[in-house]
Amino acid sequence: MPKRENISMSVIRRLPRYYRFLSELAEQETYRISSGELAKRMNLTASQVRQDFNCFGGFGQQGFGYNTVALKNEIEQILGLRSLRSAILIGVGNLGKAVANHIVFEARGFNLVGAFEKSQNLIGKPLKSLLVKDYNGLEAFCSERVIDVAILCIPEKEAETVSAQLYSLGIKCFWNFSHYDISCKYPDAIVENVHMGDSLMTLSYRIFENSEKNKNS
Amino acid sequence: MPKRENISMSVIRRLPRYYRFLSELAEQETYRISSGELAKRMNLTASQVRQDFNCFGGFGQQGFGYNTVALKNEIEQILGLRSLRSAILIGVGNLGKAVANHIVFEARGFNLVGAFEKSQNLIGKPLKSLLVKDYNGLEAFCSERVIDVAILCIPEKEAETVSAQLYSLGIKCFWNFSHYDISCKYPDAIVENVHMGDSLMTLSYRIFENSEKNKNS
DNA sequence: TAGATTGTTAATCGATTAACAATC
DNA sequence: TAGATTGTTAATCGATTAACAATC
Repeated sequence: MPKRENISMSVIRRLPRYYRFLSELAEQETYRISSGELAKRMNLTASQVRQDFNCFGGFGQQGFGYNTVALKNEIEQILGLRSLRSAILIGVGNLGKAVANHIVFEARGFNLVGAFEKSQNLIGKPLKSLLVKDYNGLEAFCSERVIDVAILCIPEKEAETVSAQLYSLGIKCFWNFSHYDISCKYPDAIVENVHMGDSLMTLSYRIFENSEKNKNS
Repeated sequence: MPKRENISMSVIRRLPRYYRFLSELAEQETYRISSGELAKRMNLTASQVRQDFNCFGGFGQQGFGYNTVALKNEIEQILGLRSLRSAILIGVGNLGKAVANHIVFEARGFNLVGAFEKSQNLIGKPLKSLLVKDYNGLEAFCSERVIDVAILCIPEKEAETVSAQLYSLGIKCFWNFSHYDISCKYPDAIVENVHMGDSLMTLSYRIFENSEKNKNS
């Protein structure tokens, strides 16, 4: 009995982590956990755990706690992992290859149904159960089926034209690994960025900050 | 003349993005920008831009705006990109290889000085300017030099023991691609997570939410 | 019933936005 | 000087934490 509607992004971003912890508990045959115990393990507060879970309806039992399996299933439902969306990969360089091979798409709500590349020496090569296709065939490919998401593993300088083309083909949803800001150009697009370079820079900041602090004390 | 001290994580996470936009402006020989104009391009508010920049001292000029080059340099300094920290890569599978090849470490404040792997068929292979080393040689390697960061590109089941070993070798800073929560175990460690699976699940949520919304309207 | 733990409301804290005086 | 735009303070909004009555 989910409440849904207007669950904040802060909560959503915590859900996959809850999902991981609950899955692990269920695997270890722990079928019951209190908000306090879960909070301790995840470095959160019990209040926050209860607030989060109550965004989508009461799943605990007073005096008892939460059923790990039921809660895990509920989060699975909330995250939309039950239905598989179709995704295509654009760019099969180092990063694209790694993403395709490393991610278990089916466990995250997606099916990888195509991989496209511009450089001739990669076209035709196998990638998982797929063969890498010529980027020029993209339009024909998309006209024959519904594609929900494009995974962008292309260099920044290509990103503008490629995302424009994908958008014109009706793809409004991007898992974006390139350093290009799609949402600035297409405000109605659904964009999830994985900016590894940015992530590494914030790590640099924290190390730097930490060493400055140690110097001063 | 940075103020520093207690810049919030929300601000820090925006800095790399400012850095990117300012670098681009400087490259295009735009040497001046107002908070309003920058905000428009980045999809922020002018207030937020000014608040952010004022965390580390006034760099604008009233009636004029900000000097893009000076500001970019300032952010570079804040993020600690001027001094290079040494990093080692643990795990040279698909993901590890992609990270090593894809990231320009020197531009993000780091030097990649070693890559380690357990599986014999990968040891000895070239990776960028390095040769992949046997994981068993890690301790000897670390005893001869200071390593600031370990990049974890290993399967989740390895993560607990590997991070424990790294921690015992004095490495307290991790760029973590594995689905294992290092900070739960080592609260004093500096951990930056890149959880691609989690990222993909939040994308699933947003598509699901979007399709539900369309259904109801 | 007594003890435990939730669901939920209220209080606090932090981050974003608005407003405007300072000043280039 | 007049216009533009900052730096900064105050107001608002949202997210986290605390408190406690409800209830299993």
